[in-house]
Amino acid sequence: MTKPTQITLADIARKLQVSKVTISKALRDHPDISATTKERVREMAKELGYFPNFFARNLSSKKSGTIGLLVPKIAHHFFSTVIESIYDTALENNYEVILMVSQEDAQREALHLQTLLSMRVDGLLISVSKMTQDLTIFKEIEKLNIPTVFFDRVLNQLSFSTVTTDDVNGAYQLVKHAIDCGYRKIAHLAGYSHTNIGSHRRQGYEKALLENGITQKSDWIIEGGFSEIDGKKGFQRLFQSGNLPDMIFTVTYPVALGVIAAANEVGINIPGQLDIICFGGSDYNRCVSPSITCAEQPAQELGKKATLFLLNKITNPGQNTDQHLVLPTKLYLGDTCKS
Amino acid sequence: MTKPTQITLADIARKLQVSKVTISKALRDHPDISATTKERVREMAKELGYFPNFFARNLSSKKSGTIGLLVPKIAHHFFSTVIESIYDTALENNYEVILMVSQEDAQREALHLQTLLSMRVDGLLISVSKMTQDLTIFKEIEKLNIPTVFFDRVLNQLSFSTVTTDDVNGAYQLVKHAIDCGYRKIAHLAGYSHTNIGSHRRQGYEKALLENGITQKSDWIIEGGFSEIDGKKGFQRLFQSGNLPDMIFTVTYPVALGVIAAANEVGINIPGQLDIICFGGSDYNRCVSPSITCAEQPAQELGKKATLFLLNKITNPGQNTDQHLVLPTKLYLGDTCKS
DNA sequence: TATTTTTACTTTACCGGTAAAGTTATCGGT
DNA sequence: ACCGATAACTTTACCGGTAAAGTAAAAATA
Repeated sequence: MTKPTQITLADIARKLQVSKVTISKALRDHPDISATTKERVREMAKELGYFPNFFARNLSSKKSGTIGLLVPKIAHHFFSTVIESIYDTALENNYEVILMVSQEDAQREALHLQTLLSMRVDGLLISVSKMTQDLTIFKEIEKLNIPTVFFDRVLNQLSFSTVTTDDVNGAYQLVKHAIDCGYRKIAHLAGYSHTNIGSHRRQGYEKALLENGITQKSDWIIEGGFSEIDGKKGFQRLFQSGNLPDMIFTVTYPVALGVIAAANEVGINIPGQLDIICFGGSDYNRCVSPSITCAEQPAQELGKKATLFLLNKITNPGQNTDQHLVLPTKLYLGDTCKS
Repeated sequence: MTKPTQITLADIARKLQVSKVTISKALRDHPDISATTKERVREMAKELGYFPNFFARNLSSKKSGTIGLLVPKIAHHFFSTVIESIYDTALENNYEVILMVSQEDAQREALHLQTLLSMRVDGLLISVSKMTQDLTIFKEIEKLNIPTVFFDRVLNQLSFSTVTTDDVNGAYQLVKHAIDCGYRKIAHLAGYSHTNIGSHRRQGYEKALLENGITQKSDWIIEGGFSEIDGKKGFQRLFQSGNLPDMIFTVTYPVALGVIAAANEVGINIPGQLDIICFGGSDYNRCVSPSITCAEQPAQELGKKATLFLLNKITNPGQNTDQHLVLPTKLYLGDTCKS
């Protein structure tokens, strides 16, 4: 019914018979204004229920105090943790976050980036979708010279700062651990090789085998996706080949769960008859059984570092050289892969 | 180095020797402008890399095309799913979402609501923090008459529209299922009783016992929190009492995981020696073993319904009567609680 | 042909703030 | 007693758009 017309500076000014600039200054604690006036203004503002118009303030001050965050997914353990960490870090530094989700859709990604640019965000934190091929919008961002940091899923073709997980080493250490435990017949359910995480994790796997004099068997490297279903399919292929390994290293946690489910179906017990390790965990991994030995991703750290990195870029626009931060994973020892 | 001064309508206007209003209208496909001019404007806009200033547009048009979303957590299976669903639904209806996280902190909640109000969002979607006691800000919102829908965690003391899960019935059906499977000695690890979900889930539990002539044992109702640690503590209390039930109904999924972990520690097998059911699942529940039989929350549906509900309120400000939508849970049958 | 309507703009005003440049009255110093 | 400095405002201009009102020429109507 009653449309909620908001209180403005002018309303307070009228009530107190002073200019609206006086109100503006008083509320921002500007030295021009006397203590008594400030007090009166604050009281009246509270009484009328005034709060500043974010848009107007930003428009006129030409700063947004806002960073744009673009991710491929939200309902995903890793990303939701990173997002939360970014929000916390931004808040600590008095920045607002505007979050957009591409849902792994390149078009939606470009659209959202446009919107973020139109909001004149002070900087961008981006994790690109799996489908991104067209780099037009990213080149535009590069040209506009807006402080930008890519995290986790990055674009190597362009010169931007990045914060990523050390996938190669994480995978290497994990597989090395399996080898140290005595395993030799180690298969790898790899992700898509055209993605960073897919190829890097595989590199780590290959490096560990190579360094320990274990010959790769091409049948034991199976490419696929990153979800549970891919784990099921991968296991089935291995199972049907009649030549099962005694250890499987999966590219993600969901893939590992898929393997376990598929193995259970055909009566193979994990970790009894077939053992497993994976890259990345979940908030529940520590509580379930078997809890999987894995390379835990530094999700919180990654969100925090990426944000601080960006804020630093925003406040010191001088050095616009690209920097690349690579964070180590942490080996989590669970019920699987015990020596 | 070079600060990226953005292209404005005036820049395009100057280039084409027309007024900036013409540009504004042309870009919005206003009938005032001729087809040829529109074409020229569009070309020049593209050439210069123009995109509108969101703030300026909203300030002058007095609409934001934005809804504010406030949640207590992001890194949480249920919330991240709801959030994603809200983003999707909003996008389908051409709305932007501004997300804020209270991190279960009442002060931060109030602060963020202020910010959202200052952004002149067209409506609010709110799930309150566990700690919220002070209702001042919510009363203010009520007074401002801003379209608002509470979801999942609501405030009953105030008159707002709500979208919630049918906790009572979900719990009832789940416990009823356990009774049908032959269980009589059913304990309940309840949440905080001052929260909606805590008290409702308990009500469902009590109703199921009552209707089936099972006497409640106060020792078997243990209040606590909603996380894994609370499950551990709860199990330990039951275990130490020396009077274990044969079925435990936990208020959340993490609590159930806590119980399983604690039970494993003292050598009690689940579901072999002690069985378990819980309210709410996780994205991984279907893949782990034992997968827990539970009342699954309609997270996606809830996000979607809440958003549509709000958008409807925004576009039809007429009927401001409060409505309450209660969504049913879905019984998931896993490895536990088998007849 | 004179008058009205339509087309395709332009001008003006305003959204709600902030920055910068006045404007007084008061005050301390010499 | 005069002068520049300072305190405490006010005025003006502008941020980048949009809405509403105005205008001149071309087209339609009488």
